[in-house]
Amino acid sequence: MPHPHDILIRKLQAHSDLGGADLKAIRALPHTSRSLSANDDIVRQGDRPTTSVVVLHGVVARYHTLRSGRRQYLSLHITGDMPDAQTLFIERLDHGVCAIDKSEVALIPHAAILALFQERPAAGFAIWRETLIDAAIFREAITNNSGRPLQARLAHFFCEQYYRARANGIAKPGSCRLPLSQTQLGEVVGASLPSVSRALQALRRTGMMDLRGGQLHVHDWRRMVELGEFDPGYLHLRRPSRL
Amino acid sequence: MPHPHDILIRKLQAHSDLGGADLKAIRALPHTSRSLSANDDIVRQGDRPTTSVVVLHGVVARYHTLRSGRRQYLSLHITGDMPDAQTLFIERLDHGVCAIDKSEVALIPHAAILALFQERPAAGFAIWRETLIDAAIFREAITNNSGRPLQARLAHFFCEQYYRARANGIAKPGSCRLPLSQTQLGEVVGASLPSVSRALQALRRTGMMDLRGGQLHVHDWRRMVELGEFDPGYLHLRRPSRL
DNA sequence: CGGAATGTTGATATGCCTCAACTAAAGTGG
DNA sequence: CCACTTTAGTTGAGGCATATCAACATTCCG
Repeated sequence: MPHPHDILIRKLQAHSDLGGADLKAIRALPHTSRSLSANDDIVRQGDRPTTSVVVLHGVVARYHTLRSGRRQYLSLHITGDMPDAQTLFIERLDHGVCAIDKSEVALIPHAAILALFQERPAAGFAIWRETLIDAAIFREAITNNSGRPLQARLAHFFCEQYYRARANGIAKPGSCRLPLSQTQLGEVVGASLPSVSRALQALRRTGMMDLRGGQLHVHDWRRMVELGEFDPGYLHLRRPSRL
Repeated sequence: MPHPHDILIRKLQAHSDLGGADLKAIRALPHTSRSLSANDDIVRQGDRPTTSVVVLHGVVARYHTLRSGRRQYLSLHITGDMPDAQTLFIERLDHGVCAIDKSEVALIPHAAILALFQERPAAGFAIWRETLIDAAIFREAITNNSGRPLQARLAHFFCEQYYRARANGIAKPGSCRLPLSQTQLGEVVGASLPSVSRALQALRRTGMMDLRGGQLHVHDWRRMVELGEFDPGYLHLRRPSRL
């Protein structure tokens, strides 16, 4: 497994330009790591975290809990992502962060990131940009969940996950890991379990994709993109993948 | 009308602590202002803006355009807001920004904000925090539009608008400006115009609120909060309003 | 091998959409 | 200032997508 800082650096370099001194400063960041089982909470709504998380392995998610008890997943995070860079300047967390899968994360103290910031502004800007891309992904989720029928919504979501997995360098050709149950899928796109089940079957029948054993298989990228109206511009990567 | 920088300062102080030197540096930011008619675009999807916007007067919104031509509004912005602080580190805009109403905005060059940042990091952090709160509002919109029935969705949206108007000091007692047509409301919460019309009538009938002439009247805040499951924590204000 | 979690399927209900007609309000030009 | 036009909002009928409830099948896992 690569060193935690290299995972983060790779991710930041996907959208930002970093000089040698920046890389060095990032490599010097202190951290601890933590292993998680599926469904473990990393931080809970209302917590006041003093560290930020970098995902080293596995899948991690942010979520809200509705009064009814239903969960709404807000975003998924894979190797390289910083699911709560946001907490750097937000005292009290307005959402929870949990492991979807068996995962491993690095925890970097806020103080160290702030110090990095003073010392190497460019490195700080890269992390800021990371949070802004995060926000762009949220915007896209608003549109996706509010404006498209269920099949298209799922298609868009799958496109995004596959594209991001490729960008982070952890996709196999034509497939990537996506260990979500159909219940959880429903809590991502805002639909009930039976509806997800049926929509997934319809998607499978078209032959453009499949999801089984926690693995997403994309058989016909073009048609998925077409159906989901997926345009990766909002991910703001410097060298967009060809697919 | 107050000076543009004071409007921004007031807004930043709602969530951040700024020293005298920070305030002075913010006051020294160069800017131009621009008047807009309802529906004018400030920046369009795909643009590469070199300035950031501060709303001085009126209402401004961000939006996506779907393939069908339908618009999805992502957020509303009122006096004091920076609807595209995001663009500071994002080259190509993934959404448009338009005036909902007759509005006036100040444009601050990115370069000046970056310079502020080097000179007075605390002021830069305040703007960063502003973008993070923005992201928290997006998260809430995902949950609202994906997880609640239409009436509750509208109630939540109204609560947020009223609460933010109060926080920015531009609400009258029990009411604030909200110059959205029902079509636009539908494009905010992801619903059709007739459905919005009926849901609004139902809300009016309960007596808890009213919306006419571009003015939102909140008659029963408690019940609105209850119906919309509104909890202002996600707005991350230092001294939450009492309502 | 047995039990729990996950996924499938069917029946029924319903919230919201679409289409369409109509009404009301708000600008606009003579 | 009124007639005209345009835009915004209301209402109704009918249909469809998705929710809910419930039974059953399957897979996973200890």
